[in-house]
Amino acid sequence: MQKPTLPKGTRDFGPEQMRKRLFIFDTIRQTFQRFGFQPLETPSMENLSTLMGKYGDEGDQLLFKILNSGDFAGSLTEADLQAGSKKLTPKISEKGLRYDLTVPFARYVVMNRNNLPMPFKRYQMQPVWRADRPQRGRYREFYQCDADVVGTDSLLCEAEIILMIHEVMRNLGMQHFTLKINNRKILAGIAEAIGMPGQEGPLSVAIDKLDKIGKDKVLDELRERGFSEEAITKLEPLFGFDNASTADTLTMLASWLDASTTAQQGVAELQETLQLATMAGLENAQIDIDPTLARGLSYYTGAIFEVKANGVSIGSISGGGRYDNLTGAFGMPGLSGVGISFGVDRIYDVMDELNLFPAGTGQGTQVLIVPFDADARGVALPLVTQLRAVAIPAEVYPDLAKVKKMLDYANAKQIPYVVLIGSEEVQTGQLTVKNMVTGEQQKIAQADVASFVRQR
RNA sequence: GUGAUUGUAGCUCAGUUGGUUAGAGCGUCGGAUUGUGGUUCCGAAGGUCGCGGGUUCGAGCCCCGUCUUUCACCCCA
Repeated sequence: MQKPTLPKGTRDFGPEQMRKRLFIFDTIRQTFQRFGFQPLETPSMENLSTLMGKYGDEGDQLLFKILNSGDFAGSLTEADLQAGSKKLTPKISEKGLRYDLTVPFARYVVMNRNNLPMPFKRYQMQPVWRADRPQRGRYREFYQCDADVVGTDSLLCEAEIILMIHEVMRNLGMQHFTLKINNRKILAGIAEAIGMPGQEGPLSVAIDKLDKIGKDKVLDELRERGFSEEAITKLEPLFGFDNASTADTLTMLASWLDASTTAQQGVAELQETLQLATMAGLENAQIDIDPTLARGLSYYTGAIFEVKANGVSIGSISGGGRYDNLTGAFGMPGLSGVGISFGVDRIYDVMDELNLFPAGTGQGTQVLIVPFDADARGVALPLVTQLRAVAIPAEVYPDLAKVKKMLDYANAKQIPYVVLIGSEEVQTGQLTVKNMVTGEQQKIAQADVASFVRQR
């Protein structure tokens, strides 16, 4: 018999991992709901026509495609096979697994445009798939938690995203993070300012790597991408933002890029966004205005966000931004939206590495009831029902096994309390409650077990 | 997609220049204890050495392919 294996880049999540993951999901969901976002789920698979072309060429390549059902090769000709995989794909596959949650959301909005209250705020927590090569913090199947608003271009939405990120991080117990913010309009303005208007794409790709490969290599890459020495010289101010405060950064950007109306607009947007966030009561902001922050997804047009955990070498744990025309691709132009996406799997990796999960995260069974014989069940079963009725997770050991075995079971499941019920307990009505951490045990009347366990 | 890297018991790892029957610790299961665990002692189970092919009298060890792991690039949560 062959040993079973998992597909590359996928994982099982055992009970212990799931408890921690649910802690993350619950924390994020609470915040999303508190900010007025409504839940949405969409299918795992979408038509390829919905997905293709939304994430750039690279993204198209990373889409998992689903082979057509039935005789998918039936009508293929020799010429089709010769034409290469790119031409062949649409003939044998018309569906794919979703790559993110934003594009399916845009599709949903367009299909339901007449029934949605605008602005429409939705959150969505589902897996996405990318045919990437797995690495640390990078999986082929992973969960995203998205919150998006469409139907308004108010910067209040950006401000609320900043508030939500701070709230989520703090509720998770991740105190040490950095929220990097930039604006695509500033990137466009930089391209203008150095005499390469419209070239913010290649520019972004290079300068985004600044903190990773350093200034010199960024400049080398720009030269390779056809940027002149003159342009590179004009870019010099970009490298002077390192330790500037938020306010100083904005001032410096405004004066450096004063010739570009686009850039001025970007700076003004950031300014107003921060102002609104402050007005809403944001304290101890962990914001870093970073003009080198780019982000790959091609549909962003305004603010862009990225969250990194400090002191861990895992990529960004959250990212997002404003997109002005995502629904345009589905025949509904002019609908602006802005959103944020939390990467649960990376958040998990960071919290696990830094030991940030609170002790007893998602504690399972609280009380194990151990009847020694069939008579004892007459006491055990009413008791377990009684505990469950007051929301104390409890279970009865199902077999009449040796006590040692049943206590081992409690240890294995880290159950803090065991109620032992033998003939003596049945007769007196005083049950033996054992604290599995301290080893202490005492007699307690059945009616008082719940409140005893509750106290701690 | 490009270039490296890894794989031996459930887990972490030994395994000599290629040489009989592949080992240890931890864990699991049973017992010492017919109403008391996390300590101790005794015992047992568990491996076609990732998979397929090749070289050799002989392969866990050498060669090729493949899958998997990890890492860099690309890109990204």
